[in-house]
Amino acid sequence: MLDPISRVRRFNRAVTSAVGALDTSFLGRGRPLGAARVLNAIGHGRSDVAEIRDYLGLDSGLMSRLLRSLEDAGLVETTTHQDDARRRIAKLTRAGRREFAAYEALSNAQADGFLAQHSQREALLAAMDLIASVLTRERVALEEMDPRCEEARHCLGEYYAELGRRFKQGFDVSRSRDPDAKDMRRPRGTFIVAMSDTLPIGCVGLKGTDHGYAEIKRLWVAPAARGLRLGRRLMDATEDAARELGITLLRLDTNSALPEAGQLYRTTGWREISRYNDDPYPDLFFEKRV
Amino acid sequence: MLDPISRVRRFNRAVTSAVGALDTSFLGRGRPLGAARVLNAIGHGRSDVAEIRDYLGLDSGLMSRLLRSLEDAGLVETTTHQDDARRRIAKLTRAGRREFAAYEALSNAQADGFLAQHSQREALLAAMDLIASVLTRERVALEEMDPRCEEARHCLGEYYAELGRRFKQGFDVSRSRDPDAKDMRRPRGTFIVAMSDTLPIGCVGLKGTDHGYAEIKRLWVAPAARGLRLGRRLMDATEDAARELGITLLRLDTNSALPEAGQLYRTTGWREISRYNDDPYPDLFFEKRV
DNA sequence: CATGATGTCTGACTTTAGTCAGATATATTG
DNA sequence: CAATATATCTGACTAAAGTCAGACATCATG
Repeated sequence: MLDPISRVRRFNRAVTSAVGALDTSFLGRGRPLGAARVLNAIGHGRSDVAEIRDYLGLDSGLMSRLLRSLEDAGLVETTTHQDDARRRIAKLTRAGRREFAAYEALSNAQADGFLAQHSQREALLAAMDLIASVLTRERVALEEMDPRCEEARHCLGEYYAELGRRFKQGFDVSRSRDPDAKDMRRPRGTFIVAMSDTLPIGCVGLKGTDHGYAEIKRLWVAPAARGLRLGRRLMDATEDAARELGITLLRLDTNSALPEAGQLYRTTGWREISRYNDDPYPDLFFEKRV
Repeated sequence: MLDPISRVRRFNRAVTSAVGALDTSFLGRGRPLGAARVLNAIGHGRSDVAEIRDYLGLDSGLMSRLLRSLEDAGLVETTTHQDDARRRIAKLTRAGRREFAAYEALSNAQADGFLAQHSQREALLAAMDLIASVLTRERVALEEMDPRCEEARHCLGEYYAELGRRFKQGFDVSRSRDPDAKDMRRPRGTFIVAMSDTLPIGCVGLKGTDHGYAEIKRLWVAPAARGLRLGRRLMDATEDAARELGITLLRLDTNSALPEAGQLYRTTGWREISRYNDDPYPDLFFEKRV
C-alpha cells in the first residue's frame, strides 16, 4: 500500500495504461502501429533499414513488409547504400514528411495536454526528467561537442545557476577564470556532453594550457541524473581523451561547498595539492597523473 | 531538445520501451498477455466478471474465451452470483493462486530492481508518485473511511509532519485540540480519504460538535497531488456529506502560514470570522452555511 | 575466385487480439 | 404475465504481429 515497491507498481500501472492510450492515438491516422513506428523512426532521422529494425526490435521479414507497405502508400522511398549494395536506405517522400509532421503534431499536442493538467509544471517536468534518466541510464551517450553548441551552453548555464545557489557568496562567471572555448576543443582539449536521448544531462571540459598540465573544468551532472554514477563516467572519458591527446598531468580546482565533487575526486586517484591559481571561487585543488 | 514538450516526449519514449519490457516479462510465464491480465485482475480481488471486463476494457466475447482458457488450465473456477444468476463470479484455484503469486513476485522483483538503480530512492519515489497522480487524476476516488484506519493514519501523519515544517514554532499534535475519532464518524461527522489506485493522497475530516455547527479538520493533499484541484474536491465532498447529515453550518480554523488553504476557502464561499476556539496554532477562522 | 557471412526479401504459417451477430438464460418492470 | 433489459456465451470472422525457412544478391577474406 505505502511501501516503496507498491509505489513503483502504482506508477507502472498508471504509466502502462497511459502508454496504451498514447499508442491508440497513433492509430487515429488509419495505419497499423507497426507501420507508424517505422515511419516515425525514419522521420526521426534513422535511415539505415538494419538500424531501424534493430531499434524497433523487428524480424527482418516483418520489417521488409512494413517498409514495402509504406513504399506502396507513397510515403517512403528506398535506395541502396552507396558503399554496400546489400543494405537499404529509407527516406521519406514529400507525402511521407507531411504524414510524419502530422504524427509529430499529435505527439506534441499530447505532451502539451499532459503538461496542462498540472499547475506545477516545473515539478512535473523535473520528475519526468528524473525517471527518464533512470530508465535510460544504460543508453546515456557521452559525446564530444563544441563548448559553444546549444547542448553545451545549456549545461553550462545550469552549472553556473547551481553554483550561484550553492556558494554562500553566489557565483558570477565573469569574476571566474572563464576558459576560452578554443582551449576546450581538440587538439588543445575537449568538451564532453552526456546525452540521454535528446536531453543533455551532464558535461565536463578538458582545458589545455601551456604549463605542462591540462585542467578539468565545468564538471556538472543534472539533478535528475544524480546517483547514476555519471560524474565518474564523465571523468573517466575525460582522462581517456587526455591520454589520447598526449596529456599526462591533470589538475582541477573545486570548492568545499560541493562535497560530492570532492568525494568523487578523492576516491578516483586525485591528490590534493596547494593552490595553483588565483581564481576567487575555489578553495580545493587536485592533481592526477594519467 | 530542451523545451518542455521535448522533455515530456523523452519521458514517453523512455517509459514506452520500459513498459514494453515489462509486458514481455509477463509473457515469460508462457501465457498470452490477455489471459495474464485476467488472472491478475482476479488475483487482485476482482471477482465479478463484468467488473473485470470493464476494468480491462474487453469485449464480452473475448472475456468469456479468456476466462474459459484459464478455467481449462485449472487456474480459475467460476460460480454464479448468488443474487443474480446471470452474473458469474471468478475465483482462483490453488494452482491459480500459485501462478498469481509467481506474477506478483515477478512484478515486485522488477519494481525492486528499478529502485535499486538509483541512489536517491526517496526522490525517485516522489517523482513516481507525482506522475502517477497526474496520470490517474481522473480516477481519484474519495472514500469515507474510519479515521483510525491505516490509510487515514498515513495521511494524518504526513499532515502533522508538514505542519511541523511549515509553522515557525513547529507543530505538536498533543498541544492542538486533536479531534476524537468518534466525532469524525457517521452519524456525528465523517472522514474522507482520496485514494489514487492504492495510494492515499489526501484527506479531510468533518467533526461533529454539540454547538450547532460542525468543523472541517485535517484537510491535507499529498505534495505529489497538488495542482490537481483535489483540495476543492475534498471540500465539496465534505459539504455534501454535511448536508446529508443535516448539518447547516460549518466552521474551520487554519493558519496564515498555509496561504494556499486560505486562498481555497476564500474562493469557495467561506467567510472569515473571529476566533471561536483557544487552539494555539490557528490564526484564521472561517464559517460557511451549506 | 571459392567460401562463408551478411542484409534483404518472399511465401507460408501461427498466435493473439479484437469484432459482430445472434443464442440463451435470467432479471426487472409496468 | 408479457415485454424488455441484462449478463454471458458461442460461432464466424478479420487485422495485426510475429515466426521460420529458404532464396537471392552482395560483401569480406583467405
